Amino acid sequence: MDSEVARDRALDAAEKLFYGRGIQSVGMDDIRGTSGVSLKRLYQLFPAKEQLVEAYLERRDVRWRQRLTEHVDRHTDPVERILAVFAWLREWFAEPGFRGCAWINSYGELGATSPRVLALVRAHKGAFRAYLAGLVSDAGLPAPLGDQLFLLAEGAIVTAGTEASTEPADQAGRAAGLLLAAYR
Amino acid sequence: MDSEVARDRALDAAEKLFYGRGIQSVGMDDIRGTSGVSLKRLYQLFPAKEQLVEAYLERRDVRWRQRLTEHVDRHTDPVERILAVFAWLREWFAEPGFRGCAWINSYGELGATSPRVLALVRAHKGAFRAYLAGLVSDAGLPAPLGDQLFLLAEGAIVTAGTEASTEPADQAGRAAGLLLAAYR
DNA sequence: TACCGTAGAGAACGCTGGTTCTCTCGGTCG
DNA sequence: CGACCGAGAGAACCAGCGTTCTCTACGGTA
Repeated sequence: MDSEVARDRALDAAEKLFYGRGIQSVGMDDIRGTSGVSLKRLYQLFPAKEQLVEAYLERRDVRWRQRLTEHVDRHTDPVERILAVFAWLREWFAEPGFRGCAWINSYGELGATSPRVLALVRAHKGAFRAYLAGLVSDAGLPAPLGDQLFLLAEGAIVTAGTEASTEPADQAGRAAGLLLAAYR
Repeated sequence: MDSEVARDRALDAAEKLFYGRGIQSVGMDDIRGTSGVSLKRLYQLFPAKEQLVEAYLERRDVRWRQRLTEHVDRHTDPVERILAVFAWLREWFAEPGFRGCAWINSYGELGATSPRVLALVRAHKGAFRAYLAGLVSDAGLPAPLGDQLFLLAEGAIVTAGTEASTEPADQAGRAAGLLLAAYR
């Protein structure tokens, strides 16, 4: 098996298991079983579990923001682009296996003990917030709105996770619409 | 040592350690060391670690909502009472050792593996949401506003945790003010 | 064919941590 | 005073898991 393929399979398994069950309750042997990549190979690719965790979070960050961007890019009107964020959240929440935000969940587990994980959480949230700020700026709206939309989105993600519901996306979207109107 | 005192000390230690470092990275021996309650006594009071975790979350839920209520009750004007929630969040965020929401953090660690913990998370969030709904209703404002304020608060709590900042409380408070104005 | 590097399966190792057990001691009651 | 009860300290037990090692098989090469 090609090294690149092994790496992909390992990360696929890591994402499925870490996201679905939490990081600490998944053993390297579970990763091996799910990925089909031997322990020896796993440790060649990722010298320790923590590195696999970091690679999982990094790859998911890229993919997550890419999917969001692609959805938003279907719209051209600046205000519609902002609201499209919440529509995409709704789609995401409805996916089977949705279990909230991978980074917030990681923060709960490892934020206090792993500075690397904490940094990745902040990087992801910073990127998402910056993306929203860009959308707000493109619409010619004041910057504070970006932070407020960010909080709405975060609240929706967390709540959709714990409640296993898509409702929060709609509620946040309606609130976002009201805030947009207030600033216009 | 009185049994009640031992129980309190155990829960004090559990709250300090579980909240500060995460649940899985704290051992029963750490609880013993911090509380001064012997392992034998700990296991008499809580037959397993999971029960200590549940007791920790339950006691914290009562205290947390009590503190919130007390702060809100300093105000009589219904609209001010709503905004007082966000002022209290700000105070809470500023406390030393603040590390986000105990229940969301627990959800990240144990939500997928412990149905009891998941139920406690939902119970806490449900109670908070219901409290907000009551404030909104007392102000004669429509129900959807309650859910929107809830999402803002959740987003602020999570973000204040990961960013170690009190800013999100202010941002959420301003957003809440705009939503209130929109509904009035 | 003999050699060699590599890979996988899975055992082994060492540590951690949840839970239980042992031993000792001090206090209480008959 | 002596038997007993409960409590604490800490060892012990046992399972899980991160990490490494061993053994075997195989494919390529001269």
